[in-house]
Amino acid sequence: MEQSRKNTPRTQYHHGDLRAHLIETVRVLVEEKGADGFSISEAARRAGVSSAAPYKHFSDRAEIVREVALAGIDRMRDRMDQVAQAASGDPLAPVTALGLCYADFARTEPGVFRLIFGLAEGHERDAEMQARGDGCLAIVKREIRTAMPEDTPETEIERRSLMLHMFVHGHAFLEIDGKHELELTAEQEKALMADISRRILRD
Amino acid sequence: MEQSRKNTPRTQYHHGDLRAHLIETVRVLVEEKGADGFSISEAARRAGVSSAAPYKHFSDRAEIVREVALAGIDRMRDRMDQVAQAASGDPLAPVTALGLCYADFARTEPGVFRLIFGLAEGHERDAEMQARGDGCLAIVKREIRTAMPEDTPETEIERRSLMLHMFVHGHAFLEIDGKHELELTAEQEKALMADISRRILRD
DNA sequence: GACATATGTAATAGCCACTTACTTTGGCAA
DNA sequence: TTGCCAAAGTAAGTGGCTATTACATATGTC
Repeated sequence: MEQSRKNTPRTQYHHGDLRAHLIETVRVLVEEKGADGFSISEAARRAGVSSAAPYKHFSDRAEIVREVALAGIDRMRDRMDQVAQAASGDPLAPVTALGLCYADFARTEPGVFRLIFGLAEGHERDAEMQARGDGCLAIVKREIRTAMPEDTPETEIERRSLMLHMFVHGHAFLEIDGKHELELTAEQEKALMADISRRILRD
Repeated sequence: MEQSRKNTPRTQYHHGDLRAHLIETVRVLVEEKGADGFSISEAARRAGVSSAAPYKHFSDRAEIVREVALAGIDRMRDRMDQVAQAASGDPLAPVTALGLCYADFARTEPGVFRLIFGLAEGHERDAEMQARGDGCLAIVKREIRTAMPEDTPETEIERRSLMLHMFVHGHAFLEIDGKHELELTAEQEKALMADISRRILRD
């Protein structure tokens, strides 16, 4: 069927799959203008529907944005799973790879990254959001457990995971906000991440 | 004189010091509703002036927000200077204190903290903003240099500063965005910060 | 004391989120 | 096949926002 081509005025009264189409359109807009910079009206315009149409599928602006964030978390978790599986060699390799993956996601999708973390306030009370985020953290904890001595207590695993998360999170945000004093090459970034992983995981 | 009491309708045609009053009002609003959640209209209403009045003092919304951010950076630098001076004992103490100070500022003024870092896009091309930010980083570098061996090359000082900044920045954001898995007591936070400072500064 | 300038107001344009009342369409039961 | 209902669209309107314009009023200076 596929009757909803982008930016071409619809010939059919019904769109076909406006809901999914809007989520994708908003994802693009979030990258272009930021989570608070775009308008639902504009998303509707791009999708070729009236400005009231989105409200047949979402209760309000926040709900659309939430869907975009949730989809973003899923993409992030998938990529983290991938790189953790793929990394090999050094026992620290998966941990380093996860850190780089985090920063890489932020660079690739800065708008969605900002959306996932903070900004859209009220996320802290969103159980679904929280649960999907925990899915990502679980991957990190799994790899950190593997990289540390077997008898390491769970609380210590969590403490190290937290440290690592703090670090990569700060790195990612400083990077996309252009607040890094010195620009890092890919090589330097990799070395830095390996260095910090070692510092955080060793005794 | 002081003819501009909050929330009381003015009796005088002229406000007295609307510019400063607006900056303070907006600072409060930024904390209440976030940088993108408040309106200039509302600030004007709270200041007891018409919605057009602010535009006699600021060219647009972004300019007011920028002033609030700049004032925030100044407050932050002052506090960092203070705690760095006050810290004593351990040679790492000032570094740890700076880290805690950073997180503390974020907790005390989360709205302004978010404003300073990212969010309000375009900051990366704002030389004044950049310069004042560098003032803060200079304090960190000064303390890190003091805490490390005398023959440490400048590039290495910068690398360690960057690491520390990444860490505390991530910590601060995860905290105010409620994304920390485990809540830390003040004691635990202090211990964590001391631990990470040691890990980052040692060989 | 006059008047230029700074600082205020009211009214307005254009955009936005969201609602309401109405219209079109697709799918399903008879 | 037809008839009808629910799903999914539209147009028009409300009230709020940013920012501008034309106008009003104070302030300080000569």
